[in-house]
Amino acid sequence: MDHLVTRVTWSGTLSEREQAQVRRLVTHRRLFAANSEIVPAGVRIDFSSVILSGVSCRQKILNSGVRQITALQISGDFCDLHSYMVKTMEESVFAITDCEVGIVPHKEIDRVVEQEPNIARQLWLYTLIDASIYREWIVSLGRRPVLSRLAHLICEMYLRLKAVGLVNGMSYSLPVTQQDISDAMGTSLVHTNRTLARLRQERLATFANRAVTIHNWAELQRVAEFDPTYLHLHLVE
Amino acid sequence: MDHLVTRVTWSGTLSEREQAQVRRLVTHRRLFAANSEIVPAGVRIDFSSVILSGVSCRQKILNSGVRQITALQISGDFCDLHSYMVKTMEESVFAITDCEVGIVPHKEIDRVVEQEPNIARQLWLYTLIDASIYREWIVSLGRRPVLSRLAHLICEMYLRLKAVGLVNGMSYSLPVTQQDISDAMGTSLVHTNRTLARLRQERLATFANRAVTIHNWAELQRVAEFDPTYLHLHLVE
DNA sequence: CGCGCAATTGAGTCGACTCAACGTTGGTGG
DNA sequence: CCACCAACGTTGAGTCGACTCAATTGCGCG
Repeated sequence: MDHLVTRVTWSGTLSEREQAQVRRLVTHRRLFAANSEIVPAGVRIDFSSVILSGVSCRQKILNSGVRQITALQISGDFCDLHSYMVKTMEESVFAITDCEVGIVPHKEIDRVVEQEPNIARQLWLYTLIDASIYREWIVSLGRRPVLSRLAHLICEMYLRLKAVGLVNGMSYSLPVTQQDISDAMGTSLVHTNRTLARLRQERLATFANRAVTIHNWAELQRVAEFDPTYLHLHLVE
Repeated sequence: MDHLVTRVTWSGTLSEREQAQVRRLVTHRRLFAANSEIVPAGVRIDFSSVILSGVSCRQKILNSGVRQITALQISGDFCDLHSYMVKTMEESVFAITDCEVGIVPHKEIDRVVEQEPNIARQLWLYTLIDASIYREWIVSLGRRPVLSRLAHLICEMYLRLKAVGLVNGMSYSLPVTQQDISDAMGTSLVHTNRTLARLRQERLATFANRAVTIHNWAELQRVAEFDPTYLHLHLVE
């Protein structure tokens, strides 16, 4: 739960009272099994969801059956804060692992936004940082070679997980399959596998047993052309 | 100028008074020549920019020299509304054609956001729709075949331009080069050229003389798997 | 122990890329 | 008014990367 507060206050500060208000947004919790849909596409909803534990993604499946993941979500992340204003989701939110999810009714957000301008700004900022990550993914998908693209994802997830306290030294748990990574990076499974092998051989990073270990952080960032500014984490390094 | 109001009220309504407030956000105007930088990357700024005429883009240039366009901007579009909260831009805003740009000081936005909750919501919504477009681009870049990707862009620009009244029947001016299109779609110039030729041969759409003509709207949308929901245009068709 | 899912590896194909040349067009200055 | 230039668009040829198909290995769990 406190991951949510940490996440919402990533780049800014909230008073104790305001933090309590953020916690109060979550009125109850639900459990979702791996490979289940947390939020279906195309239906009107009146609440947003927050990942309290586990990994989920936003995804779209095309007619040909291929899948594109547009966002990976970890503890503290809103799955669909934008549904607060937009109401219908065009993409579905999908539980990659078992997930504990916090339910945030839109009327709670309404209340907080009206009463707490600071939190309102912070929530707006939250969605802007989300957008910033999307733009960086567009750059990755469009122009980064696949090795660099994977390196970039590994760098990004390292900092995002670190920000909520979920890394151990230079390792972190990333309980997704290589197929999931492929669907995020727009590559084939086989190619992802071979490129992960290259990252390992070049002693940059290893993805094994659903966990990432970074061997050479400086070089990994260089290969990825990773500039963490876009995450707007004021607290890390 | 009224394109801005039209654009901000895309999916919602504002009273006459509120519309006037939106107009008042623009304190003055500047002209930018084609191929000049409207907003440089990496500097702190205290104003946002709005395209009043012309076409601009948000772009990032990697060390290898390749360019990725993350957004195409037309009349009425904010170039960098998010800089209001985030202050530094990681990408630059670039004038593709000569552009007339409206300057919106952040303190003006502050004032309006404090006094006009309706407009504040509308501006937040604006950034959320932007994000929605980013997600759709991620899907395009990641998983749509290039023919479908181009078709999707043509569909999107058609509706966006139509929303601000800049289409003539099934044609619209799109004063960009094939290189610009390539840098938006993550493809090579040669491949873009050949794929545009295929779109023409298959009588779906023609891009020539900096203008697009759609020959078969239904089929074009089918090829693109285009679902306009993500644009959240409540007014079109 | 064996089933099933995930990861890995090999082989062959095709798409997308680069390099390079040529055509076209619009603007500019003699 | 025309010749030239530069930028953009088009086309051909050859290469390489990324894909698919398919088979095998590794591993966690019932």
